[in-house]
Amino acid sequence: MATREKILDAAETVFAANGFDGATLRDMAELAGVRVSLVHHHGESKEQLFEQTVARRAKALAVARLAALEAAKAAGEPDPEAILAAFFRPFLALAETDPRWRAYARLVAHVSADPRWAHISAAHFDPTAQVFIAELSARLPQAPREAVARGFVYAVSAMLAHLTSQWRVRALAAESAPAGDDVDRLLHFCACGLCAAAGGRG
Amino acid sequence: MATREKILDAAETVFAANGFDGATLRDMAELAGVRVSLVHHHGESKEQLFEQTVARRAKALAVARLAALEAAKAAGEPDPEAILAAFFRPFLALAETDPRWRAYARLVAHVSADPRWAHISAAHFDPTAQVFIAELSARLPQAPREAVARGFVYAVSAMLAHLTSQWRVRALAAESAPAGDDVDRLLHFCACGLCAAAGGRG
DNA sequence: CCTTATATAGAACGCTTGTTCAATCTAATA
DNA sequence: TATTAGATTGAACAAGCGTTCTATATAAGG
Repeated sequence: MATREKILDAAETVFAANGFDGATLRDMAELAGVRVSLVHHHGESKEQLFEQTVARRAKALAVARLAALEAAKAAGEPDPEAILAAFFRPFLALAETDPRWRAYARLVAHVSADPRWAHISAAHFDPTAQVFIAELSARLPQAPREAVARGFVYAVSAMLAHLTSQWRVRALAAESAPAGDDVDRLLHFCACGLCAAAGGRG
Repeated sequence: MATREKILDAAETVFAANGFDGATLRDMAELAGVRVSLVHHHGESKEQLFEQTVARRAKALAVARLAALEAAKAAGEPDPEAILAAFFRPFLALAETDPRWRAYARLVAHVSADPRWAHISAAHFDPTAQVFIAELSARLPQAPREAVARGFVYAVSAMLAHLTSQWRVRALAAESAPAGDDVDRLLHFCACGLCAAAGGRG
């Protein structure tokens, strides 16, 4: 049933580029090379198609993240930066090599930005996030869990900005990017920020 | 001409809640207590109405931010956290007291997230952002300007998450927020993150 | 082979959308 | 007061939308 995958690929691209309301089933149909009614047939409804598109890669992403966390723990007590790296790097690596994962990143940004999709976040992303927040909380025992959760949300928003707002950086920097240590910079930003927000420093 | 303000207020609310594509002129008309054609009459087109709504508060925001920066500089060499505070606090203070500014914050988040509105960012937000990036660069002389701009974009995305993603924090924290030092936490997060991303620490 | 379920096509439906247009009301100006 | 420009109404338009329905093609199971 390769058609279903083709339709989900097209839906992913169109949803990512235009958001839920801006996307049309007709654009997806054209991109997938099928008729509109077939998109609807495989998706049940536009809203369910949206959730299916998010769900498709969510499981693989969660598995990769938790595996990276286990690997970090196997190598000794991970510091907050190592924990965040386990959360960020699998996603960033996929997005770097596969344009479909780049589109998926924009899709995730839409889900994360809109309270209307809170149930999708809750179903597909929050369980993994809880694991990482708990792990971070264990390394930051002086911080209330709510502060860690808040810092984690900031960090995720920075990661999504990293994946989707290169245009803004380019508009503000006026020079072209020099090298590939961007991910390290992002990680330092979030890890140091998280530690500062969670406790110590005043 | 109070009608125009009423229409812009309604447009602000509806655009903020639903995004550009999800918003309808009819919702705005109903909220403003006028007919649809009048909304169109004052806005010229949906897209121009969107830009007008963003533009309306942009000037006041820029003035308040630059004034705060001047005040910080008058009190002595401001560190990066003081510079970021001058950028964040005027907006956060307005959003805390005025629900229309809260709606405007969600509107700004939409503009910042979508490359389609790059020209609006460029016209209404980037000039002020450039001033602050230059000021930060002066205090972080070892960092390439592109790294500072990148960190600044991360910081802004965290600030917008602070303003628009309380629902996500609540879903992840499982406890209610304790006190009002949230803004301090956000500032520590961004300032420390910026310094870490820009230079020092490895 | 026949039956049945699913995949696909094609056309149409009802609805909402942004936009237009002519008509009326309001208010300022000369 | 007469004129004129703008504000407001009300109705309509054409286009695009998600969805539905019927009919045909395809493939799987008994």
